[in-house]
Amino acid sequence: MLNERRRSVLSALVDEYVASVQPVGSKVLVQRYGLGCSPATVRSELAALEETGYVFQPHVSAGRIPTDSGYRAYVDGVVTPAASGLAGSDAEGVRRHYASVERELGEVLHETSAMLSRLTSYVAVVVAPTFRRARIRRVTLVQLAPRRALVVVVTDSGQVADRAIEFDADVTADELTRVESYLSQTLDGAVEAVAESARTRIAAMSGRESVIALRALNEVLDCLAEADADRVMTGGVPALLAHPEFSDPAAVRPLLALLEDGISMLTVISDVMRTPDVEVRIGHENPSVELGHTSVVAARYGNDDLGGVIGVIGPTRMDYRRAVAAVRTVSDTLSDVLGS
Amino acid sequence: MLNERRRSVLSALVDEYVASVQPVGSKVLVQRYGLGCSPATVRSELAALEETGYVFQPHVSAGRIPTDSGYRAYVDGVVTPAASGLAGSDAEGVRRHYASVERELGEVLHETSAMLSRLTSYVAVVVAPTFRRARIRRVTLVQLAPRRALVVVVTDSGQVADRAIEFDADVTADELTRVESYLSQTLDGAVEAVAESARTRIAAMSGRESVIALRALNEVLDCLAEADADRVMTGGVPALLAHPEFSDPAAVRPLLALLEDGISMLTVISDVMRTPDVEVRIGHENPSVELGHTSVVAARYGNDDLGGVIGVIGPTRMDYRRAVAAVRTVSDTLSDVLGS
DNA sequence: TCTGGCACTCGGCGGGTGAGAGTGCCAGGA
DNA sequence: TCCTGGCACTCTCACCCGCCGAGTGCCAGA
Repeated sequence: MLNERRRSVLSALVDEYVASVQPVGSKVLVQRYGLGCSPATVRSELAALEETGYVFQPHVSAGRIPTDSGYRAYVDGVVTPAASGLAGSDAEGVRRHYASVERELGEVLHETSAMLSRLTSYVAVVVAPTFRRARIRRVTLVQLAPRRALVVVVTDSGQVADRAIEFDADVTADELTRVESYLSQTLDGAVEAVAESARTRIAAMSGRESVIALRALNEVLDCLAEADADRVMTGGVPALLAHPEFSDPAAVRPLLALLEDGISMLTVISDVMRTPDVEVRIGHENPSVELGHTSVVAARYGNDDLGGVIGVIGPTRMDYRRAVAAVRTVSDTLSDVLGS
Repeated sequence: MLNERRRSVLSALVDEYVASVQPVGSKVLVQRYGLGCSPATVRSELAALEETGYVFQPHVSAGRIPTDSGYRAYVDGVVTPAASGLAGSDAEGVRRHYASVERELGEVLHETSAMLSRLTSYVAVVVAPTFRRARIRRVTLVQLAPRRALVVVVTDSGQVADRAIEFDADVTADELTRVESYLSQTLDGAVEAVAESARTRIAAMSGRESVIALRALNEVLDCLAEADADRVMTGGVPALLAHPEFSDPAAVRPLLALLEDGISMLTVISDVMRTPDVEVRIGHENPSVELGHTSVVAARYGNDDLGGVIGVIGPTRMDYRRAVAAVRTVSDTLSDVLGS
């Protein structure tokens, strides 16, 4: 389908268009990319690429612009085969940056988002590890009022989730203390497996304290599940606005709305968890219409026990080479940092 | 300085300009605002207002646009004297909304931000209560690795802060447990007062556990102080982009950058804590240049023990009446919710 | 199969023009 | 003394038009 020359014409065209944001003509391709043939020849190749749907002309006397399929062919044919991380100084910068950051999970991820957006000039998205796989290490109940308490859950990965509980009747400090130590002992293990069985066990018991324990346990499970909305953090929106495709506010609004809504963002990006390598989704390949004119480059980080997804979102006219390299380097380095 | 008629001309002009986003001429003012005089008279009033610096003409044959001082006079003379909250249905909506929300602080504040931006179509900013005034209710130490632990602090207002600690040498579970119960008992009280004295007391002690305790205490104080960066949450950026003054990305970028940076945002908005009523800051009245073309309407909520600031940020061409009413109603209602 | 040449097609830009909106000023009237 | 209608003036904006240039497709020849 794509012979050697046609592929290099496409590659050159994408590179040029990404850099210039202008429809690309046959002349500049020959002049700047050493294709070893005349403009007329390139024109016939361009006509063929247009036939295949890889490029299009905004109007008849204009140069060509890559389509989503064109970018796809470019990524599959040019970027992915030469897969690599960031070059020396940038990679070094990433590693040094992590070395200088305090080791609290939330802070590390926040820094990660800032770094990714700085490296790429696109919006960075970081999905914190899900709580589902983590093991509960401690359950704390703190009484705030006669009928109110706060349940705080700490996992072995250092994640913390909390939730307020309202009881139907007053509870005593003693009761809470006993329930707390009971739950802490009982729930020491993987959340999904252990907690569910504990729930049925407690439900079978009777007495005031088992009611409190059941209530607290439900909230624990609930807040672990619902903490998902807060798992997404984004950064670098101002940088994104510098790109000409986002100079029209109408083009940016749906994207910003998506970014503000943690849950939607999560559904959009988190299926990357299933693929092992960096994933590139171009324009309409994205599941949501809001991302129809943007590309997402994402990868998972960490391991099965403690891992999430990082990625960048930018215009389809994206520097895929750099974006892929940055996401790969950052996710690898982050995995190392978390693993130790 | 401002006689009756001149004031009502200014008021009408601001109202009209806010609605139409067009320079306002003498004719429409007379036609739509029942000023009871002819356009020629209004023109002389407008000339006087221009003399005083309350309005200006973008060019000689155009209508007038309010200046920052003009908005200031409008707010002081028209909005503030008739101070009131939102009208019936909106106010009812706010109250009902809070009634249906789970009572965890973070969630309540998040909802507050969403509601404020929905009510006003401007960006909402919510500053969570500072930890400084709250009393520590519980300190938890969870061991994550031989030399690593997580310290979790819960205050009586239901706020939770956490921080990872790295020790110089391995610590045992027993040591951590003893330090934990020691700290929990010692630190039961107001943070600033008690914790500082505890620090000197512990520093004077000797032995392994006092070293651990001192380390943990330092982290507790530190993370209570540093949690400030996470105290700011924003919402409604997409809505803001709908306003014509933000159709130019260059105008939005600095604002978005400010919003992304929690600390800067905090310094910009948190001095509202000192004023009891709704505060309006118009254009250049704002301390930061990024907000030079925007207005901030903010108020504190809660009480001395548990309170913060909420506000909206929009163009100086703002519906001040509605913004002030919305901020007032929401902060009052939020105060009620938190007080109970 | 590639290349140079040629006619053709549009989009964008600069300049000119006319309509419209709004003003300031002035003289006359309550 | 203050208000009003009338009038001449100014300036922007939207529109139109024509030119320039970039880039194409096609074709004949190497």
